[in-house]
Amino acid sequence: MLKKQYRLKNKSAFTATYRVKNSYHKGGITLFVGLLKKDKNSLTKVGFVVSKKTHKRAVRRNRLKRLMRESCRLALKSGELYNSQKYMSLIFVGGEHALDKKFSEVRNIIKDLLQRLE
RNA sequence: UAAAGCAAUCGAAUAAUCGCGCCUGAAUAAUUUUCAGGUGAGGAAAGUCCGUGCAUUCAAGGACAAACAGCCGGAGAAACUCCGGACGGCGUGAGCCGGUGGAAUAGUGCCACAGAAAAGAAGACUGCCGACGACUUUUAAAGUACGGGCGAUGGUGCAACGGUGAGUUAAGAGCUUCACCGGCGGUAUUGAGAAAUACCGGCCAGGUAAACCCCUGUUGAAUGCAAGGUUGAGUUGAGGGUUAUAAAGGUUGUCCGCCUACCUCAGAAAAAACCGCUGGAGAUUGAAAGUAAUUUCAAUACUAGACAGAUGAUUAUUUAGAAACAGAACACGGCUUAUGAGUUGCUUUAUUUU
RNA sequence: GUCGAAGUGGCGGAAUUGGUAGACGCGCACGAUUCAGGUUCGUGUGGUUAACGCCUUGAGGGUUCGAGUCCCUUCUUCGACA
Repeated sequence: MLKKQYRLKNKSAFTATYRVKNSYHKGGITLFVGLLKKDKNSLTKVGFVVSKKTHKRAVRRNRLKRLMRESCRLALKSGELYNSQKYMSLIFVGGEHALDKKFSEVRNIIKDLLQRLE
């Protein structure tokens, strides 16, 4: 789990990120990217979403969110962020196909998505 | 030994590394950051099917209406709740299941098709009879397109106005004729009561109330913690703004006037903060009362409280090589549904041995 | 989290107080018309079976002689509240 300062919080911040319409997709996970940073010192905030339409049971949705958070944390720790720090906000949206994946698969997908950013 | 029934219990464990929410303490200007310590999801947290507390608004007297409940007794804050019993049904049995008031204390509706007739004791089908009256033939009697008597017979249907057998009769029929059975009412006894048992009676009364309805009982109504309360940055409007006692600046050099800062009041109010927010109709253990549900008393411990929303990842070992159903969002009592591998106790049936 | 509505052939959508489920339209198949296609007209069309029959209104029970309809439990879908 990421600490509070790295998390994307408000509803308006989420809608603002979606409105940019800059997205990447792989293996059931979609990555939405926000605008470029104006102040270089501010932190890049990350949000995780698995909607109720994806699956009905809360346990399986929480599981996917936790796997995505953990893999994101490890990426932050090891410095494999590539160009993601240029942007103000990132949102990972979990889909139906990602529900049954193991941790190593999810980690590879997220690593790949972060590499694609320019 | 096998197969069942009922009840209870458990709801993975240990170690290492990395990591998160909340609380406490220390450092710090600080609500930030760092360090240390503590603590962190269920038996159903679920479905939202019932019932409460709590909060706000309206009402507060009486009656009706409406909704809900519906064998009896008890428990409980209450409940489509629980316990014990009655009756009915299922099972060889241990046991299990039941929305179980009223259809002779009122009334209405419906019962398709078929059928004579579907609820008013009725006779238009198919039939039976010819005792009585009438008529015909004949005079011992026989017969019937008559007046009538009958409701047994046939077929229909979920259901045909008690059932089976005998007697009686012209033919027949519960026909206050008989035997047995079912149902109804009354009386007596037993029981706290539901009800049970016995006797007597009249002589039979269709089904449906999860159709309207009747009876008895209960309930103020509505909205749900996104309830609701407190503080309120910025903004808007009104008044004051050298004419009260402090008071700045702009518009042209001065004055008036106007505007702003500033002061007072009012409304509305965030992507803000705090309260509500977890110690309770509670849990465990023991004792007493009770068949039990439960109640009373005593002791013990109390350890989620988030707000894009905390329990995860990797490795190793073990049970069973890879553990089911499943995630708190104000709280509690039930019900219902989902659920892996086991463990324990009591009971029943069958088989074998002694 | 709270509240509300719906579920019927391949699709839309009927079925009045409980009484023969699938009207009607679209689609699909076959045939006719045409040199050919379209249009138009006719017939058929839930599943299973050789046929009779049996099963079927999201699923499972109940009440009833008889449930799409009445009652209970449950599943799925949709909507409202910010």
